[in-house]
Amino acid sequence: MIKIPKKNNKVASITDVANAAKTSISTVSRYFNNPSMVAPAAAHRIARAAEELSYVRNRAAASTRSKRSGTVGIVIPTLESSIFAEMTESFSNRLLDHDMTMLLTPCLYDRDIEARIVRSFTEHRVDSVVLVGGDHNDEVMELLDERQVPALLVWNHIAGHRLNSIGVDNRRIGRMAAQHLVDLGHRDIAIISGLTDVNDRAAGRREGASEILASYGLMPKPEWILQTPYDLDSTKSLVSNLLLNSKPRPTAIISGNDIIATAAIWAAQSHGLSVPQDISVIGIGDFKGSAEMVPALTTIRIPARRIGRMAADRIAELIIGQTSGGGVKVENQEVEPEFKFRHSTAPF
Amino acid sequence: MIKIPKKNNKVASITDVANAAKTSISTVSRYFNNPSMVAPAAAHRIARAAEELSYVRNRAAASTRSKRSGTVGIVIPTLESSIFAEMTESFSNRLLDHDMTMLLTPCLYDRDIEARIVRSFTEHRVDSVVLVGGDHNDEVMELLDERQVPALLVWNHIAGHRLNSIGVDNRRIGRMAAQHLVDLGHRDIAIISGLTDVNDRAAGRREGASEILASYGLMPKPEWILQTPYDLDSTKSLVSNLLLNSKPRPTAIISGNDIIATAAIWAAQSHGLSVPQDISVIGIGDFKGSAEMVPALTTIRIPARRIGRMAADRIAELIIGQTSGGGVKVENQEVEPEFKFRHSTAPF
DNA sequence: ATCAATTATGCAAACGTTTTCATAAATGGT
DNA sequence: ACCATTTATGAAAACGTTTGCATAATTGAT
Repeated sequence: MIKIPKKNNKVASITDVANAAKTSISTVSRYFNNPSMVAPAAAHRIARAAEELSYVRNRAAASTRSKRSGTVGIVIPTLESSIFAEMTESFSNRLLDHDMTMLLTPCLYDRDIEARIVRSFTEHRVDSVVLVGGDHNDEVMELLDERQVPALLVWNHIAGHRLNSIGVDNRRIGRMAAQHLVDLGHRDIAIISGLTDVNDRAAGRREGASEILASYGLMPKPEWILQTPYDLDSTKSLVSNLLLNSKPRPTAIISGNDIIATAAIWAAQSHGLSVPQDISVIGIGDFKGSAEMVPALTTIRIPARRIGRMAADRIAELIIGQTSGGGVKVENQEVEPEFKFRHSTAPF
Repeated sequence: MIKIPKKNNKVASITDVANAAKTSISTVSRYFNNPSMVAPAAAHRIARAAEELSYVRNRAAASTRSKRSGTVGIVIPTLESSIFAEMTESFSNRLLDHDMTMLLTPCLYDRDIEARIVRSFTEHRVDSVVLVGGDHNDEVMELLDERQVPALLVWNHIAGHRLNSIGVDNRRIGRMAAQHLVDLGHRDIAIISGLTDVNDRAAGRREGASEILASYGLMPKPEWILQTPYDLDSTKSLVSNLLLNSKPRPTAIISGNDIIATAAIWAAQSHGLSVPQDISVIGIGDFKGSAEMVPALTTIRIPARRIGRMAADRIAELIIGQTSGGGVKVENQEVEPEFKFRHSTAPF
């Protein structure tokens, strides 16, 4: 029918290509890794042979000798809430430009699962590991350390961490959100954060918000400082309860992220309250849809795509830096959040 | 016998472990891959040595001989719209149970990028490839074929495809959505689908909907059959236009997925229309948040998590089936969509 | 205690690359 | 036409595993 099957239903190896191109495997290897090193004539023969045999190089095998697998492992808390999806996507795209492939696994906000995943990544000899936030199992840190896997922390800016980090200052974001509401004249403000014990971002934001509120003597009573998983479902009912059971209702809510803010708005709406007339809600993140929803969400934008791109570029640096022997210095880069005043907050 | 203490600043290899455990590398290898084959005493020594040297096995190297990398590549259209996030997440989790790792790359609905990614996957010698939908470059198909990579198509059920598929029948879903609106008494119905030329799911759904509408003599005029990327932003303005410029407005909209439906609802709301009093909107997918939004979205649920789990299990089968020589037969599994009647649709 | 069967081990040959080193071929300056 | 470079090539030694095969050690049945 179609093609001449090579030898015995086995796929072509570099040796087959070398033979077909009447050259040595070294040259073929160089052709793929460093084309400029091979003479045009040979290059042409190799290209033809590779095409002919539909040769696909084996990066896994290559990595045994070269120590570079061309893969980067990233573990994120979850894919679901779309929080990290944007970042991950732009990270992956940018990685493609560096000819690397992403191993991605969600850890569901569980540090032990995260550790297991990182271990698995090291078994696959990823060239680098990307983690979200700054809180990780000791095991993870040891592993990365022992094996000298260049690692990068994203999402949080963590001054002074021994690992590179690229991200925002969550306390600062919390302060910005609180300040906005205070400036609008609100005095009865509730804080609904993410789960602060498994999520240092959530913790930072809450602290920042509390700090500002406290400084104005507006610290919410304990019942108004709530935590919830980043989940529309449970947040919506949490906020419903808050709204129903508060004697005087809060006039504003600081939400740990846009998911929580969205759920809060829907909770309010489903009780006949309108936002922002009856209650103001501010989010954090500026996720997909936050600008389009009705009312459009006031929020502090975290430039997720930019973080993703920066991370990919930094990874590339770390990796070449490492192999070229020169230690790459640790850099903690803060990226600027951006305040987006839209329609879910209004003066009290 | 010279004792080689683990060469300096290099990570321990299987040989180091074997030496430390006073046994051979074969036994160490077996200990990790097939523990039952090694005697308790040896196993214990190996465990200790491995621990001592903080040995991490090298799966990349292993794959050169064993032909199994323990990785599965999946390419999805996008991570952003959360459409596939749920599926991917449950897929990844389930894969973990099978001791495999996921290589994930979004292709942004671009078939050429998809092809490039699949090629990269084959270079990394993934054990299997998962693709979304049934429309793919010839190059992709050839590659998978030549290299005999077991592949799986998800999201669509594609009867008679030569590759395994697990998913829903999109025409049927389209029919269900249309039927619902017709049953409610609507006669002026618009269809807003995804981009049918790059997305066979979108095409199938639209066809199904048209089919039903046509059978009732309710085929929308061309201006009411629209396409849009799965994007809140552009969909919202598309629907705004539709709503503003239609002499008599449609009383109902069939949306290609929940993103479009959500955008449609927001568009309506931002023009002071209320859903479902003024206009009914039905979605497809039942994504995160669809049940919580106000009004809760009537939609046809696609069981994404289940598809993800099934896919992972099927992959595991395909892989063991392949190595054990016995060909695994192609199976196309349809998963049942589920109609969710909520509050975004009402009788006309 | 013996032999047969089982179970556990080790040796050495793959696996498909990269890379070091030596050498052959081309180039350039005189 | 010559030597000195530079450039391109090939041989062979890694890389860290798995696995087929042979053998040693243990067990079980007499």
